[in-house]
Amino acid sequence: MTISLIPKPESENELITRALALSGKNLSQLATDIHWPIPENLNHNKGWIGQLIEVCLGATAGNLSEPDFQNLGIELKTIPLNSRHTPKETTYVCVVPLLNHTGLQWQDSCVYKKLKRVLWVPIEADPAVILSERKVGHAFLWSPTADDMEILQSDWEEFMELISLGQVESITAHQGEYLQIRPKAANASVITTGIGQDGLRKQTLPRGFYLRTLFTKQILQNIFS
DNA sequence: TGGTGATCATAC
DNA sequence: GTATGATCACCA
Repeated sequence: MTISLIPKPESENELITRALALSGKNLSQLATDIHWPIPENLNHNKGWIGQLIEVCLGATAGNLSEPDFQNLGIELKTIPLNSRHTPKETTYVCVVPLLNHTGLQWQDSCVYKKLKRVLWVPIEADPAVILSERKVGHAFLWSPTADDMEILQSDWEEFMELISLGQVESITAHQGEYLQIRPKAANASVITTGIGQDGLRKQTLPRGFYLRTLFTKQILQNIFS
C-alpha cells in the first residue's frame, strides 16, 4: 500500500468527521489533495476509488486481513451509487476459507469481523459522469441490526457447511439471502486448494463473500429515508 | 437491464 | 498464491 500522508484517526468521532468533510467533493479534488493521478476510467484499476478514500481518511491495515482502521475496529467500504442513488454493485467482504475452517465459529469469521462496524462512503458511479467529476456522498457509520446479524450468520453457516462437505463448486451466486459467494481472482486460471466431493484436497477457483445489493440498498434506505 | 460469473491492479 | 481494493461484461 502507498504510504499514507494522512495520520490515522484516533476515534470514531474523528473518523466520521473527516469522512463527512469529503462529502460533496469530487474525485478530482481528493486525488489532487494527495497528489494522485486520475485514471480515465476504472477498467484497469477497479479498486482505485476505494484506495483513494482509504488514503484520504488515514486507513492503516493495508493488505492485512483486518479492519481498515485497526485501532478502531472499523472497516471502510465505498459503495457505488447509480443515477437512482441505489447500489450499482455488490460489496466484496472477504475471501472464503476453503480449508482448515472446521470448528470456525461465526464470531471468529472474517465476515463477522469486517461487518460488525463499517464506515460506508457512498460514491457517485453513474457512467454518464466522468470519473474525475463523480462526487463523494454522505458517509455514515453502521453496524448490523440483530435481525441482520441472524440472517448473515445463517447464510454464512449454510455456506460453510456446504464447503466442508466438498460442495464448494456447486455453490452459485443465486444462493444466500444477504451474502453470496462468487469467484474472487485475477482470472479463471488462478487456483487455490479446497475440499473435493471425496473429502480430499482439490484445486479450485478462489471465491469471496459479497453483500447483495438488496441488502446494501436496505442499509442506505434505513439511513437516508 | 441487472445479476452472475469473470476479471483488473498491486504488495508481498 | 493470497491478501487488499473492487468493477467489468455478458447473457438470461
